[in-house]
Amino acid sequence: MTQSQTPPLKVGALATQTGLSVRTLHHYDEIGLLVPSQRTPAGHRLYTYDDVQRLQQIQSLRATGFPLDEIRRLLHGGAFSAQRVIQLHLDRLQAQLAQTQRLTERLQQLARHLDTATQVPLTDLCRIIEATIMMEKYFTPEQLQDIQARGATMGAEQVRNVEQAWGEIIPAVRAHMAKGTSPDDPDLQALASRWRELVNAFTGGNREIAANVRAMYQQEHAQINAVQPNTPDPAMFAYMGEVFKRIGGGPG
Amino acid sequence: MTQSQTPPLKVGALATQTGLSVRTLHHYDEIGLLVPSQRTPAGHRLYTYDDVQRLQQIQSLRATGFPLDEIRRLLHGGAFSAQRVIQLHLDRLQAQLAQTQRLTERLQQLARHLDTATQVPLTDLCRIIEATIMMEKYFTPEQLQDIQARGATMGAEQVRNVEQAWGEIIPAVRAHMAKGTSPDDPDLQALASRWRELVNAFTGGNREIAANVRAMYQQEHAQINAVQPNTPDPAMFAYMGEVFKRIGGGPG
DNA sequence: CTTGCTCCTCACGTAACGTGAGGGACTAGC
DNA sequence: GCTAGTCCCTCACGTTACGTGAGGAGCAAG
Repeated sequence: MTQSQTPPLKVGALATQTGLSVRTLHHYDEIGLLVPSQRTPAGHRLYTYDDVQRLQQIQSLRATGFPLDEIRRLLHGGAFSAQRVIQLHLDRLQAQLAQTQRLTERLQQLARHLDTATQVPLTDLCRIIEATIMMEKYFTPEQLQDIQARGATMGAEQVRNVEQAWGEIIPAVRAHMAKGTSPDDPDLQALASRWRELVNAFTGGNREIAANVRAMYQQEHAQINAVQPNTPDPAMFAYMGEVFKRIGGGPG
Repeated sequence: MTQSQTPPLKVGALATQTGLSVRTLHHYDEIGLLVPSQRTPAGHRLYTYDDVQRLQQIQSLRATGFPLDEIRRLLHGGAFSAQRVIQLHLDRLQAQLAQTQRLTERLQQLARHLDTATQVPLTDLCRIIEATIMMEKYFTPEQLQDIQARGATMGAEQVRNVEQAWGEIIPAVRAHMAKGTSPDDPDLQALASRWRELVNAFTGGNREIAANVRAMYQQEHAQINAVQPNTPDPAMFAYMGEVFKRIGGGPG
């Protein structure tokens, strides 16, 4: 009776009505998702009213990203435990969402570094990406945003000043280490003060961030040193630790 | 000289070192992304130091989701305009992010409706999905959140009360329409008052939401009526519009 | 010389179709 | 009755980034 009211549709008609492509309907037929219940003697597909209804259900489920074979099982298996299937799919989507967000943040970080520079060689781009990934391992997303915000307010020239200051302090400390200077030495303690100021400029006084920075530099020293030579190594951290004990307040 | 320092690696060694699979390295070779610059007489792949470096760049770019053939072009073409490529990729990622977020929200909406119900037939699930998609067309994400929040605070029984109230009002209005009752009729105006209260319960007094609800019901009446019969049609909206003019304040 | 590990080259499978290739079916106009 | 145009059919390959064997050779140790 339902079928006599609306005559069966051919693929083209159903395609234009639903906005799908003919190929898509063929595909659904091939995989057994929507097999038209009739054919003309010449083999043309005929979709009855029930078929169209089934297709609408398929489109609904597909609109939430369900894979086709899962849709087929859903439509086949009746009303089993939909909750579990939905929860599984939701988990998949959440994972994909997190992944895409990670990629987006990495790429935005990259784009920020490109804003000013005119023509950056590819190797530098890769270094920035590696640095970004390494940071993800040692800082929480909130901490990364925190660091990012401070870097943005500082401006490019101030960043250069900081880098230059490190470029003076590290060799000076290394020289003291080589000489075996005592942690009580005033010159060394003055260097420690400047060190602490620079750390604070980066961490904004956040102790956790400072601790994570130290952890990163100590564990990934080889990696960091490969791209940015003249950085503190674990031995220097230990040495400076003694100096900070003398002047109080810790390294950050 | 670089190659004499570190002897070339075979696939297995490079795979374990980089965490990739042997098959992946084979694949990179097949598509010309990373062709080892040497082979043993027996045909075994030998990756030189330069090859390893290239692979590290590949891994960096892949960590931001670049497709392999784009990476190949990047590594091949030197330092062209990386900005444009990065921007394009960023656009792709943003689009994908938006898509996944849409799907997630649809599915969460679905999951909310399943929390209480024990065993929902599939057709009902599809109806909820279709309703969700229709709502996306008429309300902004903020408005949807607004509506969702009100629905959550109301609770299930209150929702049932509202539905029952509509179930009384609509037929009553329809009866008046059939009789040709004047918009000045007090009974009709009392119905209009209850109508407005129910609308406010849904919209929270938000005029924009109320207007969008009317637009949705008028334009999608056929769809809505197919799943939820006994809903206001455009004629009833016009009729009630006259009544609301008499009592003042509009329908929402 | 065999065992066991690594390496090689095919080559098919994945998800959801797009895009022809080559050939019937059906309608309208001549 | 013939033909042009539009619809339909069935292969069948291409897409992405590999996974997973199948079948066979290289190579060090016992």
